[in-house]
Amino acid sequence: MYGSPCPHSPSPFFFLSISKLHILLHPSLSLPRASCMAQDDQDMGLALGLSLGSGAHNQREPPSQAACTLEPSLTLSLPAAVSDSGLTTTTPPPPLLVAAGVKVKREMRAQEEEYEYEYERALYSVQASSVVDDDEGCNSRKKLRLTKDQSALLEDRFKEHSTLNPKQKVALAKQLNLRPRQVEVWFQNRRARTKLKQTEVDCELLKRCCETLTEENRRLHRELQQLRALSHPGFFMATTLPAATLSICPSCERLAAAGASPTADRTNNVKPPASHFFSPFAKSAAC
DNA sequence: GTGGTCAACGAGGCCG
DNA sequence: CGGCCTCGTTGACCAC
Repeated sequence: MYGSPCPHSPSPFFFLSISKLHILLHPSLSLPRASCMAQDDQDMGLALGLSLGSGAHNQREPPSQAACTLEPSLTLSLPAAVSDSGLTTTTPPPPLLVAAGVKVKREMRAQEEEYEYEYERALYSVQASSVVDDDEGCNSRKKLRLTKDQSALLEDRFKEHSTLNPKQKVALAKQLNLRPRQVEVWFQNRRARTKLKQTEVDCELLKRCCETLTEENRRLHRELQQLRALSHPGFFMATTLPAATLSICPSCERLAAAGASPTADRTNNVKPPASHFFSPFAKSAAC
């Protein structure tokens, strides 16, 4: 399995070792990461912990004291219409309105954009004010490592639903102090990992099935040769013919060579009935 | 230095 | 046509 491409998987990343798969299945096995984030779910504000950094901080290392003490003063208000459960606290539009669905959708999009804007603004203010950053600026792609708590909550939500609607996405992003886009990307990547894992399982199953069938095929061939030897002592032709050219006549249950001349019966000077020469693919119509 | 992991991105397809 | 998805890839980060 690990040395050849799988016939039903075009992915180049298909063949992973079991140990890697284990890590895939159990993200909690990853190294503990320092969490310096505010976890107050009741607070509508966005507390800016280390996880909000652009990647300049290595989150697998303990947070610096300066960064932690900076945190409490950096809060901002989120759109009040967004609750933790993902439901809006504003009065929903009348259901009979034709454009109600569109309106709600646009409101959600607006909330998401507003949240993104506030997030970016807060992030920028942190970077511009006091948090130590490198000289590469904000444009370079930085690697963000989610904290253990963030990953755990995301995993929990993924177990409930592998996809998120916009409300859930915004609410979860707020709860995790992440951008909705980050939550969206995490779910996309998580679905991809799930699919990859399932493909591996399926391929392993097929491999075992193939091995079982191969062994069964060998066993049946041996059994067939033994039966030939018992029922036709001295009849060597049948045992020397390739197995693919042999078939069992469904009516008399005797061996016949598909497409071959009636050599066997000629040895006894008995012309076999025409029905004994049949294709192995048309056994039902043979006799 | 190298390989693995994973957040993030872009392309392209599907759907309401 | 916008939004969301999958797929393939990139790049940062880490362990060895």
